Amino acid sequence: MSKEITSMKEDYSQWYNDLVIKAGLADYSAVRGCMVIKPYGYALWENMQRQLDTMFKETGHENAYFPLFVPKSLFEAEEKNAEGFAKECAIVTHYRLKADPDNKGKLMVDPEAKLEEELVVRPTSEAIIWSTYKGWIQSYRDLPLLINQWANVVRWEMRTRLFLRTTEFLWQEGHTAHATEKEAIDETVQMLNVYATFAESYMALPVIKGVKSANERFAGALDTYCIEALMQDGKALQAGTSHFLGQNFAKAFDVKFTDKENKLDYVWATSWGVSTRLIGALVMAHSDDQGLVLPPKLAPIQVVIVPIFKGQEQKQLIDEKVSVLLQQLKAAGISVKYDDNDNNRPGWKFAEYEMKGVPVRIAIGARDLANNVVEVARRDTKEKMSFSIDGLSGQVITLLAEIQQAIYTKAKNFRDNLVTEANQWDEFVKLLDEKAGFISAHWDGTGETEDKIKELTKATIRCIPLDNKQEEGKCILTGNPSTQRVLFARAY
RNA sequence: CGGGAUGUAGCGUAGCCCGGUAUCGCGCCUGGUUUGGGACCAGGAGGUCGCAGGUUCGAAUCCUGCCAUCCCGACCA
Repeated sequence: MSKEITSMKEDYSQWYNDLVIKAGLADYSAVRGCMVIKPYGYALWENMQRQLDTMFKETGHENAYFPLFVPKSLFEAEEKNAEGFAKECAIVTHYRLKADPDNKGKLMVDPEAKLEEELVVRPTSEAIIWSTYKGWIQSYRDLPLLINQWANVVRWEMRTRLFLRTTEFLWQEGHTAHATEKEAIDETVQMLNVYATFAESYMALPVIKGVKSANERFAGALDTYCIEALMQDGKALQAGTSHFLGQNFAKAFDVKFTDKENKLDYVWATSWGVSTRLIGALVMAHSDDQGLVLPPKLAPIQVVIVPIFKGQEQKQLIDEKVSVLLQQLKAAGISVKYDDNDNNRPGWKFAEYEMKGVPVRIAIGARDLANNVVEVARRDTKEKMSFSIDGLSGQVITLLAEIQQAIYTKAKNFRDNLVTEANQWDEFVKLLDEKAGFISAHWDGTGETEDKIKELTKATIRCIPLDNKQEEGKCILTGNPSTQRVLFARAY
């Protein structure tokens, strides 16, 4: 019929693509690797933005905006960062087109309009921001400098996937400068906690907080903290990162400050970001074969009301009752839509809003009016209930909170069941193939071993959990001594 | 960048082997009947068959080249 999606079981990847398209989150575009975020998907992003932005401001950050372009000489200043991103940069080399004399009606790059210095389209903004900070920071009184930017960035990936990895994506990037190392580390951890709280309390997405191994560290960072989530196919997804940059960028861009004792020192830095990839995480963590399942706290539409009527007289009676309910629900802060569109019948609407993941559906017909009730269906469990019309908004608020909690609990149980310890190499490989999820295993701490494991199994170290207990053990691959377990997984 | 696949109406497709101006379903428009899980009837609109060449009286179909997208891999948030 109108809309069907490939089942998760049949082809997880196709299920995901179908879902994103058919739920109206995004579309493929005329540009390879770039997507159009459609209104429903963008509304979801706006809800995420709004909450994150609030949390950033509550922790003392301010928003600013820096240029899209980074002069190549600035870009290359911090060597490791430049090297890490070099192979995925888009570069502006010219600033003008002209009519092509050999090809009527076509344009060509004007060779006369070559730039003196190439401009890199930012894959991340450390370079342009730190070159600016140099002028903003002189004294300890200028610190800490706590700035966030909402922006688009471009990373020329070989292979892209809707929301999870697109050539251009939307994100926020926080860039802070501090007087001391400790303060910068505290900031890094604080923002990691902000991300974790956001993921768990708003996205209903359980995450593991940890630190990246050297191999997986952000280019130019001394430490990369991350939150790692698990998708329903058992693959891990990095949902956010917070980097302790040490004095690398301060040194590269010569950002010094005078402290209270009139001593000159380089400042300490952090950067942290989450992107539209979170939408992909949200989709893959909770949804099912009928469509999206959205957490009420982020759903663009929290409640949809569908009228069921025979004839215009009934419709009018329903309209009157619904207009009162709409007022009450809106007054209670609920995002509600009344779909009395006559093009589609109730069954079609039910399926459509299930596809879109609207948490609560209310159906109201003549039968309900007579009994002073409405039929309430929750998206996550598909359970149907009858609620009294009196005090409906209060009941709906309670239900939305229940759904939010239920989605989280379900995802958490799923995740917890997929964190498995492995002590033997055979067991490790078998778990990866047959069970997937996170495998907790000893590792000897070397990049070589990590590379070897990746080569053999495609699994990488997702993180070293922050609350990790220390225990004696032997590396899963080499048998060398180890002091703690780390989490391995195949990842997006 | 390697491997695989696909490109025909807004979407999904048939036709291609064996050349004769495009099939069906959904959607869309008009009118009517409907509405408690993806409605029905009647009428209607909508196409550079991915692009460019070539073969031919004639190309969606055969040949050559190109382009784009998706999937798998390597790379990566």
